[in-house]
Amino acid sequence: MSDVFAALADETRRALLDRLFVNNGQSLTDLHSGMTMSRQAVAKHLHILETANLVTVHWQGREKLHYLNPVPLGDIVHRWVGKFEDARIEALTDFKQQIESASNPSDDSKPEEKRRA
Amino acid sequence: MSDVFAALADETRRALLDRLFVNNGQSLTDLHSGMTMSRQAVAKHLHILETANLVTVHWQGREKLHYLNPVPLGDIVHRWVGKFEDARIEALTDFKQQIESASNPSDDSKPEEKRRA
DNA sequence: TTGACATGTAACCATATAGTTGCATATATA
DNA sequence: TATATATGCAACTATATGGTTACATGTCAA
Repeated sequence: MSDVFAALADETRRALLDRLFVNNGQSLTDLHSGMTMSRQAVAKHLHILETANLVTVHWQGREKLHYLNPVPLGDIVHRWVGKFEDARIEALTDFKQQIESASNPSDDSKPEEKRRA
Repeated sequence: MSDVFAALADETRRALLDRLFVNNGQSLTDLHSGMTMSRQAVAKHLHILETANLVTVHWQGREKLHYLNPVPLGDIVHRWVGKFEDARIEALTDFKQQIESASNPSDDSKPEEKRRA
């Protein structure tokens, strides 16, 4: 679970997933083509995606083909986004009033900056 | 966007969000209570959550209250999970057949391990 | 069999990250 | 006004991370 967020935290890895969205089942060499970094660097990123279970691999002779695995993202949605959706509903009801009535209602700017002004 | 994934990649920050789910609008001292790390470390984590826009702050006197902001997670869902959902649908149709017909259909184990056995 | 191709492994380096401690500043209250 | 409380800022450290290069291994094809 935590591996999934860490895996998605890197721009290169998100780019690799994007390439697999466009063309699923590519080899390391395929995915490396057009990238500026070394092949080994790309391989490391793919291993991280593999460990996070976001990518499934399948050997075909000397080629290792990479496929997207949508399952971990679904898990995240259920574990995290659902909670945030609940929070959003809460936000639309009493949350704002809670804040606004907490102190000066017109004070919506960042107080750190305000206090130094 | 990338900040959001990076922010969620850390266990401590997810724990902080969890605490805000349970009890929204807590101060740094509140959130620090019961944690083993220093108050300053917690403050750094909260700043990261703030930068990623996952947490909104509101000063009340000398206390800085922290509130969840569900918006960035919603953005992620729309940008990423939707794509993964599409991939999932694709997976249920031709994806498996694609893999299974790619080489030996009975070879479903991880080939790295298989080759070393 | 030999050579080219695809990937893996290992050692190394620079920087980012997560934590620490010490001190400064702002606010509430006795 | 003193003093305690709540937070911020800065310097420092250890480790994680993302990248490199060099070389080894496994597979295909002439």
